[in-house]
Formats: sequence, C-alpha cells, structure tokens
Amino acid sequence: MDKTDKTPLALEAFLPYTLSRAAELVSRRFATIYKDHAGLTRPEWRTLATLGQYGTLTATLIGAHSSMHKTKVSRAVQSLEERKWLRRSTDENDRRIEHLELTREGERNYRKLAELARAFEAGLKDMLGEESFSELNRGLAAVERQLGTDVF
Amino acid sequence: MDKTDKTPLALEAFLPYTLSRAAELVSRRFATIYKDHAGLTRPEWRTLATLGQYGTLTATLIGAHSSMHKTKVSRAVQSLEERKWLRRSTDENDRRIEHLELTREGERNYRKLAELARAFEAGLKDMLGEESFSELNRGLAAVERQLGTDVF
DNA sequence: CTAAATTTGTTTCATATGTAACAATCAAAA
DNA sequence: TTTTGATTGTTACATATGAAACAAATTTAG
Repeated sequence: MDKTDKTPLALEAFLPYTLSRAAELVSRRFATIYKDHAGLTRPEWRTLATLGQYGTLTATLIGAHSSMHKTKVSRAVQSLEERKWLRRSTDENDRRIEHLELTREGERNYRKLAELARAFEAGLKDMLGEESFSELNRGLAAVERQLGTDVF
Repeated sequence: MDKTDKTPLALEAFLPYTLSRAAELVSRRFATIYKDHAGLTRPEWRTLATLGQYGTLTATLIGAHSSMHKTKVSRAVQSLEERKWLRRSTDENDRRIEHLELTREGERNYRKLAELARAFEAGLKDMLGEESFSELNRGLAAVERQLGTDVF
C-alpha cells in the first residue's frame, strides 16, 4: 500500500490552523483596545495585567504568569517604567532580583483597561452565544491541561 | 458609584489570552514537524499546504485561503521556488498574475507532511479526548463565523 | 573557603514581520 | 484615446522577536 495519502489536508479544518486563526482574529480586535486607549503593545498590556492581578512580582514571575519570553518582559517593564506606570525596587536579600509594582497611575490605567477587557469579553460571549463560548473555554482548558506543562 | 472595578482581571481565564496561549502551545509543537522534517518556516508550510489542497493558485488567493499577509506569501513563494517545490507561470491574459503550482517534488513533500499533520492532529485528539476536541472545534468555528469576515 | 555552577535580568545580533512605496499591468471613465 | 484609478506582486524600511552572550549576584560542590 501507499506510504502517502492522496487526500489533501483541509487547512480550514486543521486544528493548529483554526486555532491560530481564531487567536489572531480575537487578538487583533482586542489589541485595538489597549492600543487606542493607552498606546500599549501586547507585551506591555500583559505585563500591566499581570501586575494588576498579582500585585508585586519579579520579571521572571511576570513571564511565567503571562507566557512571555524574558526579553519581552524586560522591554515591557522598561517601557512601563518610563511611563511611570510601574516602579522597581531591588530585593534586600538577593540583589539580582527586582520587585515590580504598579504606581498609582499604573493602577488607575490598569483598572480602566481591565474594565474594557471585561466588556470586550462579554461582547464576545454575546456574539458567540453562551453555548459556543463555554465549549470554546472548555476546549482551551483541555489544551492547557495537556500541553501547558511546557516552559512556554 | 465607581467608574472602575476593584476586582482584578484573571488573565489565565481571559479568552484573548487563553486563546493565544493555546494557539502558541499547539503551533510550537506542530512547527517542530515541518521544521525538523522539511526545514520549513510557518509561512512556507502554509503556502505548501494551500497549494497542495487547491492545486494551482495565485499569490493573492494563497493569502486569502491561508490568512497570510501578501509579503509573507511573496517571500514563502520565493523560498519554495528556490527549493524547486513550486513553479510559476504568468497568466496569458493578465500579465500581473502568476499561477503557482507544486512541482513533483513539492507534491511529494506535501503528501509526506500532510500525513504527519493528520497524525499530529489525531494525537491531539487523543490527548484532549473526543469531547473536548469537538467542543474546541465547535467553539473555534463560532469565532470564525462571527469574526471571520475581516480581511485577515 | 574557593571554584564551579546557577540564577536574574539586560543587551547584542540576526531574523521575521508588516506598512508603505513602488513598478507593472489592466480596467474604467471621460 | 487618454488618463485616472484599481490590482498584483515585490521591495525598502522601520519595528518586533528570540537565541545567545553577557554582567552581576547567589548558591552549591569540593
């Protein structure tokens, strides 16, 4: 028998494709929110969101919680620091570590964007319908359970 | 009442994040297949897959079917042409258009990779379980229906 | 205690990406 | 017909990305 199948692969039904396509569609829309309202890049938004959620963190932990490469975190932190949306402070016991936390203005902007983010997600839920929205979330949770143990 | 909510946004349960996270997890794994077995980049794989599925196409159509920016398509086509995996031919009636099709070797490699792709997806289905896999697909289809009319 | 190994975060460098400008060609309008 | 306006695909340029090298600090081994 043949080693190769003649049936072509349908890209529009192939999970790695449909998944990245859907992610791009949603990310592109959501990006307009933090871009238009705050002039943030995606790494900057994620850093802000992670600090807003967890409070004080190190750069390494921000990367772990938001699935970002350490160079992305490093650059986003620099940028947010220049805007005075976050503050650094060196650890007393281990001077390699810097504790990062939002400033008052950082917090204020975080709350504003978090609110817009919730509204965005609610709108998405409406568009997709309760059922599809739940199914999508359950499916994504399954992916996270099975593949999420990777470094990134 | 307050304009802002004090409840932080949980990034790990926020759809734009979980979706792009899952897409990256899956894409990263699948990428090892076309990288290791054929030394292809993602745009190159998608171009190959689209031509393999549809036969002869123009660059614009490849972009439409695979959600790729025209510069990505242009570069991927150049690269695949250099490998002699695809062939160009100018349209008789409209000399702006180039018809692109896989060479015999391109076809051969397409079939091999398509087979590996199917196996990869089957493995994913096993890992996630029938139910989660279906839910994920239905959820992604809903996203495509609602947001898929965008240019990209 | 000293040396080797590890951790943290930054920077360098090469690559990947998309916007915008472009050349070539064709279509539509005047 | 001329000329104005799209369309197709490539290229130039500026930005984004990550691997690898790195400095500084800490930890572990011997």
